[in-house]
Amino acid sequence: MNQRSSGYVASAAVFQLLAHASRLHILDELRRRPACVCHLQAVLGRPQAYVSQQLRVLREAGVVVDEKDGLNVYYRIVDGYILRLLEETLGPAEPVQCVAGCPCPHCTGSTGCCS
Amino acid sequence: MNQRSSGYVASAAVFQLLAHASRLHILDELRRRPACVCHLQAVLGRPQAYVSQQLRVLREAGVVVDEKDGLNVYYRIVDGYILRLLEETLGPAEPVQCVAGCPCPHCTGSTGCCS
DNA sequence: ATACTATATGCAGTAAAGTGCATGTAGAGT
DNA sequence: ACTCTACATGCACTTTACTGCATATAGTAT
Repeated sequence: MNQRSSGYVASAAVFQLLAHASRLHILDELRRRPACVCHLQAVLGRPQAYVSQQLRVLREAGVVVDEKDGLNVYYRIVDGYILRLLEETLGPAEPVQCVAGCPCPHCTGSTGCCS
Repeated sequence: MNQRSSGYVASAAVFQLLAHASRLHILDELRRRPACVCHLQAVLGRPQAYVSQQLRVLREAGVVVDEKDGLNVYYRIVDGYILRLLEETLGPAEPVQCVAGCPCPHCTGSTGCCS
């Protein structure tokens, strides 16, 4: 075991987080702007519990943090290194857009993300 | 399924390849210079069959290619995108070095990698 | 041909991750 | 206090990946 071995294990753990289509989708959405769970649920078209579980994985890895705002919990990316990997892999983030059928404050227009 | 969904699956597959300490170690070694299996075996300190299996995964994914030279089979990275991810993650490649106990032509000095 | 070296492959057991569902919690409104 | 909404958690099940070992192949040399 040379001095770089632990680095391989750590790096592999980071890649493991990204080696998952749903988590990639979540992170791609979060880099556009912080989003609540119900928004991600609408974007992914997956059950809420499923989305929460993937968010937990990302949260426990320190990649995202959650912030409560009333009933909603907003998640955002706090790891700049992850952002660079996303940019390298998926290209630049797409502009913010509303999601049809999403009940969250951002998408129902009260805070106005739709032009 | 939006038009980006297939991209998430494909990207996740790439990250899956890198989400493995031994494969990262192999790729980190290969970016210094192409290497034969026995060299990687010496570097990793793992059984030959194990190294070959990880190489197969990388080969079938199109990340590395193999070239026969006599009895030896040399592998090298052919995916520039992977190289960029490695650079982003592990930093710049370290200089070429000989491995004690490695029987390959490069390390036994006949082709001279050791100064 | 035989034997040796370098590498590849197949298979089985084990460990880990992914998935779905039921249920728990906590804040907001009435 | 009750209820509703948004979200979290725990658990069982399934699937996938990792690992080790035995064995196969292919080139080289004698």
